[in-house]
Amino acid sequence: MPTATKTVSDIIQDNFNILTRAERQLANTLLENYPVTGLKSITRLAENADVSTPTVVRMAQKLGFSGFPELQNALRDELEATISNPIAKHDQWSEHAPDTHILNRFADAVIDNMRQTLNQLSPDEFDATCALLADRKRSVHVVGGRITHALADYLFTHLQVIRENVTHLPPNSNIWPHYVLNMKPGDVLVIFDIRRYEQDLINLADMAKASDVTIILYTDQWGSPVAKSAKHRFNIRIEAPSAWDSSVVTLFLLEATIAAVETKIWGVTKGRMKHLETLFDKTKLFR
Amino acid sequence: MPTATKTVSDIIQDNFNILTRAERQLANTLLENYPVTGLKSITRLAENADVSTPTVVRMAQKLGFSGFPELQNALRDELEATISNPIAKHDQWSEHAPDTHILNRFADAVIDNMRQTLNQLSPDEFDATCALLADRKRSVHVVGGRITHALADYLFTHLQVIRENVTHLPPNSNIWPHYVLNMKPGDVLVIFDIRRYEQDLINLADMAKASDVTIILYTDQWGSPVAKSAKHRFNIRIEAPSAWDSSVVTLFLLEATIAAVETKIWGVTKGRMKHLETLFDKTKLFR
DNA sequence: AGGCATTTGTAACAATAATTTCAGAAACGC
DNA sequence: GCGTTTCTGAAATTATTGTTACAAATGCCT
Repeated sequence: MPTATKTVSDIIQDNFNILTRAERQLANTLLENYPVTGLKSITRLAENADVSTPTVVRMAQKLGFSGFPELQNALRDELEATISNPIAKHDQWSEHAPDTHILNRFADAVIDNMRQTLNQLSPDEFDATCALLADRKRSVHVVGGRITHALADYLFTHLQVIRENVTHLPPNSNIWPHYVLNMKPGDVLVIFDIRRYEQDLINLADMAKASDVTIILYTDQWGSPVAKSAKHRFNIRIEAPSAWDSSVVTLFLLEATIAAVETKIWGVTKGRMKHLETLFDKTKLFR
Repeated sequence: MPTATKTVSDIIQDNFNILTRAERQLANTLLENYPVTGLKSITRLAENADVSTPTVVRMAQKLGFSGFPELQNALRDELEATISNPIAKHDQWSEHAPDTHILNRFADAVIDNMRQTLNQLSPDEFDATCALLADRKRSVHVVGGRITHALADYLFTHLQVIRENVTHLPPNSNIWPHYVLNMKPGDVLVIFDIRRYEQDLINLADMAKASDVTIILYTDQWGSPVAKSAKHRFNIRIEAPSAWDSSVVTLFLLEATIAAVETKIWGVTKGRMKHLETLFDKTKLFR
């Protein structure tokens, strides 16, 4: 429960808008290991945040303190109040919300999903998948269903920067055959199929398999029928206190995959990202 | 050097019998309001204990520290260990992979992001946001940037089922003004703007604000400039061991929001979902 | 592109903290 | 009670912290 007086953390939150770049950097460092980092000397704090000591002083004053020592005193007072009250321990995700609040319930569910998913996931399969996606001789095609469309889009957006020859199949399944036409043997097709499974995706997988395309499937714990055509399959826990399933763990897996692939072919990716930067710069000029 | 596992409190207790009168007085003051008193300056600590500063130094050295600052560092380290959330310290996520594997490193980062984000997030703001999105008198508009486009899409897909009058602004910012034209005062505009912040989104926010549209902003820990036009702002931690930022926590927040909104207007949503089912059935017939 | 405002760090300075020295006070033994 | 040892704090000294002034850098707006 929030105390009557504002905590330093609250004050930082409230005034975050009026903070400058360096000050925000500092504010984040402060909040990161709250409040321990703020109890060090101004010099150490500035070092930790990678800003200068005057920045610390200026922010303290901006936040309404006379200087850094006064801010630090406030931190100590807070700490004292917190510690003397052992019930307020950190066993909740959002301390400010009751543990029945949807935020806390959802957080519990997501962590549970993550544990279970990772525990039964085979790192070898993960690594094999990354190797496939990093293989530049193979084109990569990505497709999702009604809900998973956004996930497919996310993977596509990133892969597209990392390497060449990546395509995103459009939502409209009528024209998917046109895309299959362009798939070469050895190509990779990433399919997202979470319940309720979509017949169109099954048909697509069949077609692709017939063209000797390697299929990677992201599905839920019950397993989409696409699995029978897939070379690699990830069963992700998706339960959530909601009428819908959670895509958080799926996104997590995607991001980890993206990170692994980019590391594998960093030489290529680095060049592409640099090139992309210059393209952005040019676009700016046009404006 | 004291053992890593022993706390300063332990050390004091172990050595209490070799302490002198003034030192014992000091030790008791230290333990009385542990560890806050010990985190002040040596002068204040001495004052509190009614001893001289040299006594403090001598005791620190007697206890095996090189001086007072070293003792204080030990206190801070302890505090850090005590305070850090036990939920975050999961030894290994995927037992089958080494803890240096990207899966485990990424999981650590994501959980850390989640913990930090939730700790700083105001449940009131969260609830207020949900109330806005659940208010059927207001139309809802959703827009994302280059990377966050997929997130906007995800939110849109779900909101669209939950309630009527939801639109997703297209990626092409040229025609955004056309959409602003359709926004009525009181409408809600959800903006995703993660670094690097996009100028077009700032312009859009300005335009929308001028039309009395309420803006909800999802941004990162550094804060998009859109914040100045936004009514509600969520600063999400996005750091990941990758060349890109992580969207996992953002997605988590979205899903929790979706769950909350759907609960709020379940009467409406339930009917819409049922209707949707029958529509799907009909589509099937067409095939 | 260039002028203006804002932001940021370097460096000098002031303030405070931490340590050391030393002399007086307390405790102890005989 | 007196010498010896141990303890303690005042004061001096040194080290470090915290603040201020200023100039370079950055970003923004014609």
